[in-house]
Amino acid sequence: MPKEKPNYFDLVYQVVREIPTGRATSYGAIAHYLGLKSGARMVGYAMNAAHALPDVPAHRVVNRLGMLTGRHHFSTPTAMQEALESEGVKIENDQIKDFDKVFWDPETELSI
DNA sequence: AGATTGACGTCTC
DNA sequence: TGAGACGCCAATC
Repeated sequence: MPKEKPNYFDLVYQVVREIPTGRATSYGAIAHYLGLKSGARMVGYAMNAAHALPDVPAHRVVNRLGMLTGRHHFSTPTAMQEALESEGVKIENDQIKDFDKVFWDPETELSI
């Protein structure tokens, strides 16, 4: 096997996998948790690959506004919303309602 | 090897 | 107040 290199994708997967049911986080929060700060785009990009993994609930990851920007990447445009609502998260206008309540900050919950 | 893109975020006009 | 542009970092073509 080649050398172990920092797979940022895997780092994102681990954080997303720790998101409890009925909760959601933002790309920027994960990026900041990984130390990428402004690398929120990279987190979203990682989610694209995470979409192929069963243990990575990408539907629990939204932008800072709580908007389901990546719903179009799912099997169906409503799959993301359906999944979140199924977990008790209210969605309004493609945006998470009470996002501040369901917001899950890895830096706080995981207590660095 | 270089250029472009990307499920974002923040600043500026 | 709203809209637009720029910046970040890595992966992909």
